[in-house]
Amino acid sequence: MTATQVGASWRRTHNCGELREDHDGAQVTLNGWVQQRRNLGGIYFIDLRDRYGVTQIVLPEDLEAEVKLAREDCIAVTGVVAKREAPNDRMPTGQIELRAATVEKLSTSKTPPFEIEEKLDTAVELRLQYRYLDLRRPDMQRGLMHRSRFIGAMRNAFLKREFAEVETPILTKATPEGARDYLVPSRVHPGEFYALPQSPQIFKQLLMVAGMDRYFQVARCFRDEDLRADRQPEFTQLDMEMSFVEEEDIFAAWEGVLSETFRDSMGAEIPTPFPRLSWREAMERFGSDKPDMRYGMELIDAGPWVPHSGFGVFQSIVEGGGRVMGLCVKGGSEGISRGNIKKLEEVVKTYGAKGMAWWKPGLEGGAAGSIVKFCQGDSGAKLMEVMGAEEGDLCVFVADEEPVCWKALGALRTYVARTLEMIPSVDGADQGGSGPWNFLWVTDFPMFEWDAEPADGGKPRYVSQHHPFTAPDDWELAGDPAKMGSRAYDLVLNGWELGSGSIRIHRQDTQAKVFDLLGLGKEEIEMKFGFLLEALSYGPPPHGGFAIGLDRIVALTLGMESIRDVVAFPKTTAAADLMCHAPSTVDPHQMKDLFIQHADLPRPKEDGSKS
RNA sequence: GGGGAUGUAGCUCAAUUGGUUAGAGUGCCGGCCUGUCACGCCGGAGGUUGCGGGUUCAAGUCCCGUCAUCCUCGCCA
Repeated sequence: MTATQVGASWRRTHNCGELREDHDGAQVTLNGWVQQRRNLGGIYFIDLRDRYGVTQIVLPEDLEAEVKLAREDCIAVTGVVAKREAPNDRMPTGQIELRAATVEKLSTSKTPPFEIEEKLDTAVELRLQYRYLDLRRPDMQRGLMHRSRFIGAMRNAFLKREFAEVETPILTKATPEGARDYLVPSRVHPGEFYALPQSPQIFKQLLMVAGMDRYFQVARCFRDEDLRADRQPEFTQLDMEMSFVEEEDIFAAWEGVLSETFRDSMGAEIPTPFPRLSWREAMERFGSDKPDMRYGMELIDAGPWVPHSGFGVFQSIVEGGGRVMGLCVKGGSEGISRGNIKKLEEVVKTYGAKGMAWWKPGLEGGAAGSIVKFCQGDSGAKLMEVMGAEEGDLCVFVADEEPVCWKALGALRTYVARTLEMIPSVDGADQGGSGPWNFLWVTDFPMFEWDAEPADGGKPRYVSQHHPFTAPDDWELAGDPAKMGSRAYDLVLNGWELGSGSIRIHRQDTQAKVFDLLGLGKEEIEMKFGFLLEALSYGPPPHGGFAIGLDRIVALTLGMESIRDVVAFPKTTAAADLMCHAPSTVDPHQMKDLFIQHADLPRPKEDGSKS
């Protein structure tokens, strides 16, 4: 009998994770992969693995000699369940074993390039090349299972709240601004291109105009930008939009959905409502629009000290409109050596600061630091007061334009917290799911940013901080664009930006004014957004929405640092798929069909690289 | 586009100041072993030191270039 026969007896009666003592004596068949073999001579053990667990199989040596089992062979085993002579309490199925009467090979396996085991120590490159083997590992399967449960729970939570799941096009229209688009040439329309959506933004707004009222979608989004541990060129959002709402309605909806999702998918309780912080306050206190509030060490305005310091460099920066800000690292005098201070300096320089001053306060002559001579006597006492510092602390300072101070010190705060292990460890879905889960709404983002060097080489201009469909605080857009507030908000979890959204512009006149402020010409507006403006002239409802990065929240809830481990088939930092070798060249006739040809290509790869 | 790290056996790593035949663990193959579960014991095979060039009597080691992977700045509305 072969495995391919219809009605063959190889089909499993149980999975590899479910047999227990009360199955003792039962005749069963298991299917799975050979995880491990132990040949004791005369008696032969194998651990049989599937997605549900591992069960020990015992077989007489002569039976093994017939089938010749190798690691990762896919087999069917039939026999009788028996209590073990020597139980293994570390395995859920450890009280029993399956005494094999017959073993059938369903397929054989070559020796795998790495061992299929939970503990992992293999180069990412190899794991990605053999992703189907990597995904056989139990921890990877648990990650994908958690992802499936999490998204399922979230979907249910939205459905329960009257949200309708609607799919939007993948082949769509290029939008200006924002990230680079992935383009798809059209065969039917020579010389024209579709773009893959960076998000379903405009479609979901049009669904509101259509009166769908409450929409959501598990939406794949595409952005042709450089990658990071938390960024893939294609990623998944839980995208939603609601009509007749303001900010608090959106927040409440998400707080409900998220607390339900955490409870249903991982048994975790998260307190609601989430705290809120204005963008300005987040920047001022944490130097980041996605602050990790699981620890303190907030930024401190050292401005009040500067007039007392007699330190010309700081004074002239303040007079020039800049700021002097700092951090006080409690106990940092001991914890951070001179060499480490050099590291801190490198960190702030990475973020555009010209330098970093530091000071270890010491009342009895023990003070040290690059600015110690300006911290004598009253000046030092004043500085300790401003910084809230005591002997044994380390104070660091950045003096620069406000955004530089924020950014550099915000990054430094994270770096120091990591170095000094101030960040609490997270119990993910695997470890009871107790977190801590530190959610935060960041609100009141600026409406516009000044772009001095547009990537397209165009003239300096304002760009939308969020996107051009975000409602301003003032529908009339009166006053200085640089100071205008918007109705955009972000959701932050443990220092990661999880998602963003806004109340949208539902007034055609306001939308037209925003396009105008962004420097778009009449023709350009008509060509790119004519259909949106047209739609806004047919009674659009006030509406707003939000989208959350599912890859990120799934990774975070597993306590992982990289979203690659919760994406089944991820791409490398060079946006390549090492398994199927995408991207790749195509046949010339395919290009001819699409009316495209190569411009000058960079020199082709000459090394022995596999792709 | 910029900065940093890494690249040695199938896998994870070692190899002193540039110096003899590039080692170990694991996996793989063969043999022995009837209660193992990281089974144990004995034996064996396995190397373009990412790729290309250079310096040198001599390069895994030094220099230049290049490729790949990871981290990161810019970028990511």
